[in-house]
Amino acid sequence: MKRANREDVARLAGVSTAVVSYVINNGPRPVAEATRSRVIAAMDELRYRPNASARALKLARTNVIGLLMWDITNPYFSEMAKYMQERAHERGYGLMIGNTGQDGIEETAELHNMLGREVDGIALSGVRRPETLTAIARSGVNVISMDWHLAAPDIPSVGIDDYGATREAVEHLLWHGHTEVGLIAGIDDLTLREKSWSDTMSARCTPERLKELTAYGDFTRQGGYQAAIDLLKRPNPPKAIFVSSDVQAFGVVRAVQHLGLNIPNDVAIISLDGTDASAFTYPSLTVIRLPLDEIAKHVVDKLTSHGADERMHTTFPHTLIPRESCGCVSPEHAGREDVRAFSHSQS
Amino acid sequence: MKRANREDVARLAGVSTAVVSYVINNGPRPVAEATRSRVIAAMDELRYRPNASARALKLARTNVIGLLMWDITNPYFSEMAKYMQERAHERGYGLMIGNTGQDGIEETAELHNMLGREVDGIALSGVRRPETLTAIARSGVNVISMDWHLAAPDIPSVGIDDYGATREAVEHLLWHGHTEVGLIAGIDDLTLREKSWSDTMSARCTPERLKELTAYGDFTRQGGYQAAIDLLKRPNPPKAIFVSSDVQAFGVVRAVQHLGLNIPNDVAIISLDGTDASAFTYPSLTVIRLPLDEIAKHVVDKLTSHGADERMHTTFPHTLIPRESCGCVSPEHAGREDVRAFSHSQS
DNA sequence: TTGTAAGCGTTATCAT
DNA sequence: ATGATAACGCTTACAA
Repeated sequence: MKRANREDVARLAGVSTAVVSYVINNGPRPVAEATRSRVIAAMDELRYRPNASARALKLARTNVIGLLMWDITNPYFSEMAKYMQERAHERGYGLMIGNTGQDGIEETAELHNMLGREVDGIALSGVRRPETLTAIARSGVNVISMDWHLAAPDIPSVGIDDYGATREAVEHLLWHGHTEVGLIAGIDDLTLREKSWSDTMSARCTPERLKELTAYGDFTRQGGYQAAIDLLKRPNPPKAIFVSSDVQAFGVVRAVQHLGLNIPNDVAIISLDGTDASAFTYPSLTVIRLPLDEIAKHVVDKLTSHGADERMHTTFPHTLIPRESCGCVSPEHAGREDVRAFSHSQS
Repeated sequence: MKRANREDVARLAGVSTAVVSYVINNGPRPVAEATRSRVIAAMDELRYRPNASARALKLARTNVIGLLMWDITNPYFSEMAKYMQERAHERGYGLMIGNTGQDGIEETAELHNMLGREVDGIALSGVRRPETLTAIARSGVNVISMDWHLAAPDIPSVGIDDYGATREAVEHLLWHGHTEVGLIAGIDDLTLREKSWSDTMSARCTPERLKELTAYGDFTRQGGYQAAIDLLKRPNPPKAIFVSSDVQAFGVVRAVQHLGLNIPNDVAIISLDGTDASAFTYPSLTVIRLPLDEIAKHVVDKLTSHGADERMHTTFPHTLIPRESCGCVSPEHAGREDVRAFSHSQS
């Protein structure tokens, strides 16, 4: 049975195709109530569904947006994707995903893939290759970056105060009495977090020591695991570690335990992201939580509202959530951990 | 600067629009080498990109497929999504995602969302509402189910041998010397796994005891956590548990530890899924691993090849991966766990 | 080997 | 309040 189109509906309802359009779109012209209901009845009877491709062709708009990221398997991204999908749905949009891989090797390919599908906008997270940026610029597509407000001030962006959040995290560990805080960072990104750590620590360490306190891994559990093993097997390892992302921290927790060390007594850990999953390691992770839901909403809104929001960059607030891995909450307090924001001034 | 269309390219290259099409699509008619290069040059110069909407309208095909699932945040789904996206990309397709929520409340809405976007096919995972099935049937869209081969034999499906896998998992725990194995299951799904557990255990338990050994939670870390707390706080709790999904098992591990119990000595755990994340709990999870990558490929291929593959149902093999949570591998063997398939006959 | 032109299902402008 | 119709950019049968 052939699918009905607008003309079939019009014929059955005894109206013109234009009227069918007016009914479907509630405009741009008014339709008499009687006519409207005849049209609706006809649509029902024929199981009519408007053809999105035709509509997209006519309107030069697909009502689909894309999310380009490293790896949907990373809880940070999957939570972001979930919130974005929900918001997109609310606003009548669909969400396409593209994984660029840890090394960003698929970055350009995925970008072109999305551009070729005529998405109305693209959110970029963890995207960095210069080729990608120039490709974006010349494509003229609607874009928002979730990373580099700094590198490309002409491109709209969102983010958090990476520098401040990192300092806060490091200082929280110092507040616990640690004199040195190690760093586990991504291979070649999030340099602002690395810089903030280094600035905060350089008051207490020599530059050589800073190097000894740093290990790199990619943004996977495995990457965090290996970086932690590397770091902790060195001669004089730190007893507290700032991990630049939750996924990595999952690997770090596992590594510390594998080495037979105790968290937080032998090694205290804090990480930055605050995904839902971070509450379910054991011990649970003390984190700086990013408001992923808020960020996702903002990103989708920005991409789907034709430039109504003028701001080029929006910064979202972060929150320290003290849990077990730093020593704030003891593992004995099963299920009683306090998930409210932590404030140093109160202590 | 207006975007170039096929006519602009044709004009610049001094050919007809048809020839431009022939060049782009490598057919259906041959093009002289010289002409082809002129066309290509013109496309470059104008930064021409074919309009996917127009193409979709003409061909009645969007080259986009959809994945409808509960929650992309569940590692099982996010890993599946990743593999599917990769395969789709290889085959020139895009992947749209839709989250239906734990209760499936958004199921119909998301389905219509995808249908309205004219996706060429939809993969359903964790979808079960009867309304959804009838909506699918009448829409005539290309579909593949990743759950219910049984309930709707007229719809193509993939899966694993849930019954056999569960039996294997339970028997593995029994082989470890346990006499009773508890069950943590999803609220109203995966009944085949529940049935298999019940069949396997009923030789050793009374029906009343079977009830005492069962707890339900939704497919989240939190759901597993609460179900485990519930189960383990009962008078005579099991010392071994079969968990019907990895996500739930993450919560179970956390719950057991919170109760101050040791894994695997006080409580042994095995779960079914075998996501990458399952190797990073502490202790690591012994799992029945599903070949997500293979399944994803198959699903995408089936959805993107116009009915070339005749099979209505394909079953994929599963593999028992012995790790720490059952006692096969001791936590001391840091990084030395054997990830090959486990065979009881060898022991 | 290349050109012409019809048609895919919409939307929206111009009539009526 | 409604109808007729020209576009939107592409593919492809048919002509040359």
